[in-house]
Amino acid sequence: MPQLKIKPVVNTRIQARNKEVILDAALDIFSASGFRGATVDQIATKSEMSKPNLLYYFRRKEDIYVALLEHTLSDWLKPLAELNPLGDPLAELSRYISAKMEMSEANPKASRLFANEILHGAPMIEKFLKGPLRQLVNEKAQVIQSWIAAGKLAPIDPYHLIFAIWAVTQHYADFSVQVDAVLGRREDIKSAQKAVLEILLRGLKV
Amino acid sequence: MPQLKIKPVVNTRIQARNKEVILDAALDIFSASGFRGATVDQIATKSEMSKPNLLYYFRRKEDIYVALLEHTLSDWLKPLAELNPLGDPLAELSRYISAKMEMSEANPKASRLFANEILHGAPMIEKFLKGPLRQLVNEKAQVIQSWIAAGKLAPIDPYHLIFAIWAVTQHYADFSVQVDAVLGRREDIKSAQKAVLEILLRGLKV
DNA sequence: TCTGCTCTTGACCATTTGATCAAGAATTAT
DNA sequence: ATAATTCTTGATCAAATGGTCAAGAGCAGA
Repeated sequence: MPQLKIKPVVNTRIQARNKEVILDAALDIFSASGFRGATVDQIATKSEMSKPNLLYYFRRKEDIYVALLEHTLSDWLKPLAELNPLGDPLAELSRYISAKMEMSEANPKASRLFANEILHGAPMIEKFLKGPLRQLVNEKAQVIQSWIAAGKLAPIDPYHLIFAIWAVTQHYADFSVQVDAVLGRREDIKSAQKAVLEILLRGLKV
Repeated sequence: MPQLKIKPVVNTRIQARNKEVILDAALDIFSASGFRGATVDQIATKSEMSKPNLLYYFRRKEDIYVALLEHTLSDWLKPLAELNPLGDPLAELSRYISAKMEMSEANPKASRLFANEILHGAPMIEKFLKGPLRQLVNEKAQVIQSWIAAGKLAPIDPYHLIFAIWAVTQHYADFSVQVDAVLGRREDIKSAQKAVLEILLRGLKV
C-alpha cells in the first residue's frame, strides 16, 4: 500500500535551491511593495519559475512572507545580543550603533520589510516582539542601567536609548529616499555613520 | 445651449462636508493598510456612503490618497519652519523636538501614512521631498551651522541632526506597536518626550 | 412651482490575483 | 531498466477590486 504523501517530507537539493531563489526574489518584491502590494506573479517572474511551481514550494503567499520574516528576525537580534556587559560602555554602544548602520547599508531591503510589517501593526510577528525581542531588550536595558549605576554612563533611560538607536540607524535604510532627496545626492554611509555616532554618543559621556 | 459640465465647478456645502468625511476615513484606512492594501470599499463603508458616491467626489482611489498626502505635508513642515535663528539654540531645538513628539502622539496616523509612502519610494511626493522639503532643510541646516559657528552648539552635522530628530520622534508614531510590545504597556508620551530630549540635546551642549 | 443642477445608488463590468488541478517531465532509488 | 517520487506548468477558477453607468432623488435659484 503506497504511502499517501501530500507534501514532500525531506528537503531535496532542488528544494533548498529553489526556496532560496524564491526568498531572494520575495525580499525584493515585498520590501518594495509591502505584503498586499506584492503579487505572487511578480515573485514567480523574478524567481524565473511559473506561478504554480512557486506555489509548490510555498503553498500560500503568506507562507513566503512569514518565512522571509523569520529569516530576518534572528539577524535582527544578533548585534544587540552581542552588547557585552563587561566591555567599555561607550565602546560597546559605539560598536552596536556601527553594526546597525552597516546593516542598514548592507541590507536595506530587510530593514524595509521589517519596518513595513511593524508600521502595519506587526500582525505576523507580534509574538516575536512581545517574546524574544522584549526579553533581550529587558536584559540589555539592565546592562545599560548597571553602567549608569557604576557612573560610567550619563543617566539616560536605557529603553528610550535603545529605541533612539534603532530609530536613527534604521532611518537610513527605511527613509533613504527622503535622505537622498534632501541631501540632493546618494548618502555616503561613512559620513552618516560618523555623524550618528557623534549625535548619539556625545551626550552619554559622564 | 446648456453648458457642458463634467464636474461641478464650485464646492458646495455638501461637497465640503463629504470630502472631509472621506479624507478622515481614508486616513484611517490608508495609514493602517497602505495604498495597495486599502480598498475603496473600506473607505466608502467607513465614510458611510456607497462606493459610487465616494467616487463621485474622488474619481480615483489615487486621488483620495494624493489629497490626503497634500493635506498632511504642510503640517509636516510647520514645526521646522518655526525654528527661529534668533532664539536660543537649545531652547529652539527643544521646542522643535517637543513639537514633533506631540505630533506623533496627536496624529500617529498621518505619520504612518507618510512613513509608508517614503518606505515604498515616495512615488507620489518625490517633488515635495526634492523641492519644498529640501529647501527648508537647507535653510534650517544653515541656521544650525551658524549656531555652531557662533560657539553656541557642539559641532554636529546639521543635516544628520535633523534626520536624527525626525527618526527618533516619528519612531514613537510609526513603530508604536514595537515600542509598546517591548515595554509591555502603552507608552506614556510624557516620559518618552523627556527621555528623547535628554538623549538628543545632551550632546549638543558646548 | 418649475427647471436645472447636484447628489446618490443598485447593477454591472473588466481586470487582477491568489490558488487549484491534472497531466506530463525530470529525477532518484532499487 | 523501471518504478516511485519529485518537480513543472498550461489551463482554469472564484473572489476581490477599481471603476462605470443610467436613472432616480434631492436641492436651490428663477
